[in-house]
This record gives sequence, structure tokens and C-alpha cells, in this order.
Amino acid sequence: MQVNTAQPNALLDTAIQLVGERTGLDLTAIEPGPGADLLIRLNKAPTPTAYRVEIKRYLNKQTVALLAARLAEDPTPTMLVTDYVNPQQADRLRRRNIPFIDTAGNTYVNEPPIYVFATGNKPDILPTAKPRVRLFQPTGLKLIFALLNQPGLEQKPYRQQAEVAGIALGGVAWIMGDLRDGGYLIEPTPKTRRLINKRALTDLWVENYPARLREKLILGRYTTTHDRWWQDTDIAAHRAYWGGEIAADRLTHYLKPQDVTLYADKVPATLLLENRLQKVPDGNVEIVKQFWHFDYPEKALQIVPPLLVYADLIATGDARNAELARMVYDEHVARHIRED
DNA sequence: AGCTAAGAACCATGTGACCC
DNA sequence: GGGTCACATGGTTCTTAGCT
Repeated sequence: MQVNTAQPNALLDTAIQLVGERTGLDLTAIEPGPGADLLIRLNKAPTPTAYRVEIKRYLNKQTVALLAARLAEDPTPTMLVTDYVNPQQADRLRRRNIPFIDTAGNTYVNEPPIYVFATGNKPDILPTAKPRVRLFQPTGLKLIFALLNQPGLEQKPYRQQAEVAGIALGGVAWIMGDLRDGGYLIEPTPKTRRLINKRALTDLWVENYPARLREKLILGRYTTTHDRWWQDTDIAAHRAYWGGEIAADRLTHYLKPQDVTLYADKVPATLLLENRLQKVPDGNVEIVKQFWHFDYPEKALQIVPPLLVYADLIATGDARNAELARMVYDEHVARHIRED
């Protein structure tokens, strides 16, 4: 069946119809009114069940992970509606108990006593015309980080931006285009480009950084029997900077650091030797590759830029770090991203 | 049915030529 | 000097088929 994927409702209607035909599941779309979330009702359930509709095109692993994270915070019953869920993705969704329907007739609904899991149906036309959004790919994350930390950088030539962000020139135009499309950049003239919605952009950066960039930059995890070795270490002498809890401690003095994160261009061999750091898969000392190439005031404290400290604290998902993250944000990040 | 491996298909990115 | 684009490359993801 040809799907008019330009229309969200067409996608929803097609999915409801096809899933109904293939599995007998009786669903109805409900439009509650302007401004309210679209709902989908599961008919014939013992108690009427309504799901908030989450329409996502071109599903991938990250989309599923982000949706799962969101639902962990806000458990409003939500049904994913998409063009095609392949068998692997279907399994991921089922394991996370996220109900879905797609336009190929695949579905997962677990609303006892109703249980339907249908997978393996192929769409007639595979959704391959994915619009490439590079904003939150590694390259995009590097450039956005540079832009958020260096106010006014967006007005500089692409070549300079590429250099500061440590990315290829060719990538800058793509990312600037995505920023414009996403409503994060206005450009009356090239010389007056201006970043807007910085708060929202920062939130998205923090959300995407751990899985999409940080994960790829981990140089190794280490452990040592030396206690509080980091306290008197002149880390800058090893061409490295503290991140995470130690950096947060230096900014706020509110924490007894347990885990150690440090950023460096390459693994500092002498530091490992001096402190008997041994490489182990789950060590509490993590060395991450430095990915930015600009100066910032907090460098004097031998720490990474505060936005990165904040992101690392959030990434731990540790309740102990949540309040500290908020302090770092309020006192050291917020002023960088105020709208001017 | 579930697992695994191999190959295909797709995607992100850097490079450098070209144009304004 | 500055921006755009085609292309090559390397990596990731998906599909398929064979095996248990």
C-alpha cells in the first residue's frame, strides 16, 4: 500500500487499518482538540484504554532508546506509531513494553487479557527516504558544543567553526542547515547569524551526548588501589582535564567524588604509572578523548567546560548527582546560554 | 524458535575541487 | 576569502540463511 508519509494522520490511519486487517485489533484514533495530544483507543478492552500517540518516522535504535527514557520519566500510556518496525526493533519494543503499530501491519499490544505481537510483515515500499538530520550525530554534537561554549562563533566563517569544533568543513553547512530547520538559528544575513532557543538546544545536547558521542570517545576504564590519588594530582601537567564528579567538586565543593572522569587527547601514560592505574572493564576511572579545541575560563581549575561537567553528571543517572548537576547548571552553565 | 555469521545495504563523515 | 557539493571511505545496521 502506498502511504502518504507527508501526512502524520495518514500514517496513523493506514497503520490502524492495516493492523486491524492483519491482527483483528480494533483501534480508533481520537483527536481531543487543538493543542492536546492525539490519542488512540483500544476498543473491546475490558476497561476502555487510551494511549497517547507518538508518531515517529524512520525508527532506529536511538529513537527507541530515547522514547524508553522518556517513558521512564512520564509513564502516561503511549503507543508508538511508525511506518515500519523490523523484527529486531519489534523485539526491543516488546522487551521494553512499548506498544506500537506500523503501516506494514506489525504490532505489539499487551493490555491483559488482550495480547497481540505481530512481526515480520514487510511494507510494500521500504521507508528509505530518510531526511538526514545530523544535528545530534557525533559531528553535530561537537559543533553545537563549540557554539554553546563560544558565544558568537556562529557568526564566524564556516572554516573557523570547523576548526574550533574539530570537524570537517563539509559538515558545518549540513549542521547549520539542520539548526535553521530546527528553529535554533536565525540568519537575516550570513554575518548576523544568531543562535536562538539555546536552552532547548542545550537540553537536547545533554540528552544525546552520552549515547551518541561520549560512548565513542571512551579511551579506557581503569582502577587503582591508591586512595584519593586525584586530590593532589596536577592533571594539566599530563595534558588532561577533570570531568564529572571531580570537576563538579571543584566548582561547588559539595561532593565527595567517588568516580573519576578525565578528558585527554590520548591516554596519559605517566599518570597511569604514577598512580598504578590498571585497565579493567568496569573501573571507576574513566578516560575520555577530548573533542573540543577552544579555551574557556574554567580551564584554570584544570577542569572541562561546565556544560560537559553537567552532561557527565546527568549521564550517570545517579540520584546523588542530580542536585549537584542542577547547581552546576544554575551557577556555571545558565549564563552561557542566556538569550541575548 | 532462537542464535549466529556473512554479506548487503545504508549512513555519517572527511576531503578537496569548484564556484561565487 | 568563503560556501557548496560530489565522491570515497569506513563504520553500522539490517536481512537472510543455515544451524542447533
